[in-house]
Amino acid sequence: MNKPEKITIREVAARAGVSVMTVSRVLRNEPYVAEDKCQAVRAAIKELGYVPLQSARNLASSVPKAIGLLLPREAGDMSDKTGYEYLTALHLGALGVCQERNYALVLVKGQSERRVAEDLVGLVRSRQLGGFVVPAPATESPGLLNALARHAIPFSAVSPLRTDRAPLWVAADERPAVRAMTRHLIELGHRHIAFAGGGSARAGFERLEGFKEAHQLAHLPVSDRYLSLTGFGFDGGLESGRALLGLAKRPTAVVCANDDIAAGVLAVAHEKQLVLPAQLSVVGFDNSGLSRKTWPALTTIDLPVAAMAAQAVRQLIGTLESGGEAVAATALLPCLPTFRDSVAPPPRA
Amino acid sequence: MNKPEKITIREVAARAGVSVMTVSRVLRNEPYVAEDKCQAVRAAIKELGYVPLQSARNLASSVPKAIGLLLPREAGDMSDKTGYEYLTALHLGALGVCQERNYALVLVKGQSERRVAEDLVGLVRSRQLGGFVVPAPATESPGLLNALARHAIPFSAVSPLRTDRAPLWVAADERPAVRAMTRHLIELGHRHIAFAGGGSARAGFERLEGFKEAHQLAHLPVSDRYLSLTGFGFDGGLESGRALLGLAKRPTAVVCANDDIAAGVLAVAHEKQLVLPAQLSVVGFDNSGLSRKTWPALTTIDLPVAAMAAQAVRQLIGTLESGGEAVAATALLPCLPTFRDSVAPPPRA
DNA sequence: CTGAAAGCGCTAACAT
DNA sequence: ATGTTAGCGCTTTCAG
Repeated sequence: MNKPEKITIREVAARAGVSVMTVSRVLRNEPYVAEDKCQAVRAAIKELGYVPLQSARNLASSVPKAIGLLLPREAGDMSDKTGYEYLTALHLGALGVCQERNYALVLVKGQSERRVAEDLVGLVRSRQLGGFVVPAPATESPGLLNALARHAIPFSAVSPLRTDRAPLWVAADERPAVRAMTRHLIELGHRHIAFAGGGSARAGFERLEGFKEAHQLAHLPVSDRYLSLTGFGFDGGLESGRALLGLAKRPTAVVCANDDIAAGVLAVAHEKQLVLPAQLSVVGFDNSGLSRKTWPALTTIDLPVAAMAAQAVRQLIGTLESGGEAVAATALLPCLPTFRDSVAPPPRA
Repeated sequence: MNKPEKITIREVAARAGVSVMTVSRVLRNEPYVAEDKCQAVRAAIKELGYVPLQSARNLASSVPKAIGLLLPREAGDMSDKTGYEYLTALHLGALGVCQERNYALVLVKGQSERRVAEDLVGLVRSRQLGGFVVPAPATESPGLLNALARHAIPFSAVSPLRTDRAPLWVAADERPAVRAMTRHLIELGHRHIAFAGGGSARAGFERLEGFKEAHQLAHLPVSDRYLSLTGFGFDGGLESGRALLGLAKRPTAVVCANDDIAAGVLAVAHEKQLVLPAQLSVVGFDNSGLSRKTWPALTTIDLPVAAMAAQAVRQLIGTLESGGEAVAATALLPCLPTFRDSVAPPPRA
């Protein structure tokens, strides 16, 4: 039942009646191998249950067969699990492509601020990583980016604030999505729409711009009082909620920079005993798990995190396998709206 | 600024004026090396920025320096991101220990049901993995467990339903935590307490038992009508909520098998315009991110997922480094209560 | 305590 | 189209 004997390429060669080189060629799908020998080798591989040893291949050819996923340094320090869903989506998206292409996905967490760069370089060497997926907010660390560039380590930035600092990047096209969602509110009759959320990351900036653009296109003013640019978490939402819903002329709808903020606004609305969504419409962003578990369930916009990570890996592998020239295109992925129960026409005046 | 030359153990040896063997010994902290030579070698390593190549070490010694984390096959297929937080906690917990001990953490996702086992065996060989962290619910797959055992692949089961099928395991001590929480409700004056949630996984079973035990200890009956054993997600909570809150004699408190279910119950309570928590207390389990973003914020019990994963990795590494005998103890980790705003004394009769 | 020789399993570079 | 010869960078013998 068990095959404890280590079976190497030599055993396969013997079994198939060819030289190890021929086996090696079949393994790597090299063109010039006779059809029959090829068959024989494949058969032998199957019968013996042979699996080539990656370490040996790496050692001999030094072609990377693993890519790293860089986790934010703070990951795991957050007591409220902020960003945990985002990370899993990243992991899963990257993993799918890696497994498909036979690469290993190695998780790497940035350590002490200063050492990150050298740690990474060491890892790349020691584990022979082909490159890194670098998700925001690490994309905003010039030190990191420079170190990677200086050591010629390929990386793809996921959702960077500026797209000119990385040769390879993937981002989501958030602005038009928020613009469309805001227009939707306007078409429903809303005239006093507020925006809640942060503005530092790419996410915050693009989303706010979309909100403003929709107003401009509809020739509607956007009042500063309806802009509450607080933090990016639930607490920020609480804060924005209290500020916005405490206004004399309360907005009839709030566009939030993400679902957590939206949940905070919702909580304040509940505190104030507002009837939802009749007295207040709220929209989020991310299409997080949370968005369907709030009450009312949030109308939101899907952020294709897994798809971004997958694309980043594809870029990396493409670059590696084409021998350095960045073939794979950078990409801007669309964000689709998800309509649930937190939006309604404004109350009649 | 750059050091493009590949520096190997030979360069280090030359620089330090010793043989490569001595360098190798220093690298592995072997005892018999003269203090001065040791110093010289370390200095040379530092100056040259030398990092040993893991592939070469693996090839020469076949001592695993990577461990695999097995992801559920369904991961990523879930549109509502169920379990995403759980996965990140797992990843982060495992990663922490791995990095500390200089192991790589390799993510592995089970593919097509049948092939999982052989895929894993192949991976272990090709990537020289030292073992697997196998989180529930994969822990309940006899095929998988047998395959691992048959091929003598070490693994540690995280939160298995039965602890007798894996030599190494880690679980959380959920029962006493729920028991204490339920007793807390009883002490607050609640006499009509319901339980909502699933019963198949370890989680469901243990949590329900804790609930029952608290009633027994307080000499209180537990009515079948107050037991709503639906699914494990938000929808299950919705279902349980409707069943429970639709009862003629409505419960004054609901203990939920997890936070998602609790959120569902909360949603139904909102639909029914109940004043929370005055008219209904709700407690969850998991201390998920969601639990502080619902309204009211959930009183819940923390599930130490990251700690479990970390412990599982420690067990694995311990076993590996001790040469096969499972030194590391299996572990039952405590679950701590987190009090928030969803619990109050029952309304006066 | 230290070093020389041999080889881990594979592939690149040459043959043929 | 196939085989031969050398290593890849390290560690394991085994001698000093």
